[in-house]
Amino acid sequence: MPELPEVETTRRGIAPHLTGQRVSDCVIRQPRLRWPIPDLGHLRGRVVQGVRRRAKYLLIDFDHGTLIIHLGMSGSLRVLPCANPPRQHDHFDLCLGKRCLRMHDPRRFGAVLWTDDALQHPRLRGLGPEPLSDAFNGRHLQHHARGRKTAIKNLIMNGSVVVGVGNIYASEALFMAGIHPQRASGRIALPRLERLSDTIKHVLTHAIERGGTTLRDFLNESGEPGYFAQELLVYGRAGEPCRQCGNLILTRQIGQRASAYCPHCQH
DNA sequence: CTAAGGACCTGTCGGC
DNA sequence: TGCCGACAGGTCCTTA
Repeated sequence: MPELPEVETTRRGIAPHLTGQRVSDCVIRQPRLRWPIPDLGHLRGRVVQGVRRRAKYLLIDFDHGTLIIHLGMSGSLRVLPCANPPRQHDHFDLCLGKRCLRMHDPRRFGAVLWTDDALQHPRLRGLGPEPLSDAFNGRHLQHHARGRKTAIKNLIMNGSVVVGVGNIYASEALFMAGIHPQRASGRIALPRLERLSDTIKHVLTHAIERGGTTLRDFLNESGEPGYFAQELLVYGRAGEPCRQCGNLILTRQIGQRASAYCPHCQH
């Protein structure tokens, strides 16, 4: 479900409900996620200092460490009354008085981890720059692209190059930059890589403004959908006409993922 | 080091 | 109506 805009939408939604609040309880119903949810009894009585995001990880800070949450493919977080009955696949509640942060994840690719130093955690250490930071630009892409034959779409979806770019926004950004998703990374000149870093920033920023992309089940912390889906140019549009030239959008497998593109507009 | 492929899960949808 | 395969927003790990 979530790429960076959906995770950021979730962060903005939950932060005001958590920051400054004291944890009253922590209920683990289904510990089985990508890794088992650790014991979180030590959170009882602790106060949430803030909610950050790094890549697609949400970081809930306490004074003695950080709760790391990843939503995987199908995870979501809601803020709701503790008394609301849990549904199937509701994995855990972080209770803050009468309300709780509740994690739901049918496919169980998500994760809940505890660390005393978030940025040094093995899952976060070694990640590339944030796509919306100045550190991510055409030169950065060029540095990683040089000499590599891997498809450019794989390169921008590689978290050690740049974080937060998943299948939807990689497809959209490549279309907007006019670059074929299969193109060998090392054979793209700097101006086009600069264009690509710009379109990545643009599409992510715009999607965040629209509350993310709801394809089938992404809902924000209040249960509302995002509105970026109606602005998608290629993702999920195979067989439909390109909005720019009218040719049919095609799809092909790149790095195990379906990739939609316009054969006329992208080279 | 790069690149490719499988693995981990459940739910939904389309075709027969 | 029911069954069965294909497919889905993401990493992580092993193998070559």
